[in-house]
Amino acid sequence: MKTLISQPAQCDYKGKVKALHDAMDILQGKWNVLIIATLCCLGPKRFTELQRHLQGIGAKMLTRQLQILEMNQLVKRTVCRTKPVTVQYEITPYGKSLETIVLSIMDWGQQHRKHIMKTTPALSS
Amino acid sequence: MKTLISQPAQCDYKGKVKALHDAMDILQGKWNVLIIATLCCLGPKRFTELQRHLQGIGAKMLTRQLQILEMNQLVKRTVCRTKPVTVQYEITPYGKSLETIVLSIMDWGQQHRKHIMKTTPALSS
DNA sequence: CAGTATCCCACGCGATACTG
DNA sequence: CAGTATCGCGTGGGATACTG
Repeated sequence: MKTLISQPAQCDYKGKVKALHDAMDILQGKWNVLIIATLCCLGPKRFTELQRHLQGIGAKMLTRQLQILEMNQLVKRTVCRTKPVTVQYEITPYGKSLETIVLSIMDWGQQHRKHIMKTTPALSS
Repeated sequence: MKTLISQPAQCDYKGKVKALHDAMDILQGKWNVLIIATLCCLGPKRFTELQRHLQGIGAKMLTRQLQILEMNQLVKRTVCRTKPVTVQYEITPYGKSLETIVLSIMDWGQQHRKHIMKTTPALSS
């Protein structure tokens, strides 16, 4: 049962580079993916809650990244007019389309760590 | 037909963060993913060929990133003792395990560009 | 609580020149 | 051809202080 249509290489390379760049713009950076993963796994969170979960991030960075994600319609920002104001961040349904990718990156990361530790324990990178 | 087992959130968040970090270490940076994608799509390439395909990368960066990928056993480096020496780079079978992810990132990138252009053409990020 | 404003440094990355 | 060495800039991102 080999799949039939499969020239080994030569996919539409040229046109895909831009797409890759578009996606990586969002995935790049020290925090973006982690924020997405956190919101996916832990559900809606408020600003400070998020900051606590993302050990080490400062308010500036968190704000900036959340704005980017919001502009890209991956997360929704909801302001609750309570006593000193509260803000909820949550993955949008559209943002969920990234969950698959984020999860497979995670899985691959685990695999990879095992793989490296078997073959080159020195790295343990 | 709703799937049954699905508490909305709460996957094993804690332990996955490190895995995500491991993976992103390799995916981060301006060129790494592009190099992988290129080698996947275009097959084995020599140093200068690669450099030509990756419009804009300098020798230093290309070298550095290839070393990282080689250390992680994602690409194989083969020196051909020809006249002025020639080097082949190619994805390892293990490296292929990243191809799936890279391809889905590309796909998502295309999707996303369309999505953004429909809803917020101003961005065209 | 949920940010914004400033300051500042490390380092990612590019440009250029050189080598086996 | 396939790199290495050196220099130098821009900016991603941290720390601290302040605000509605």
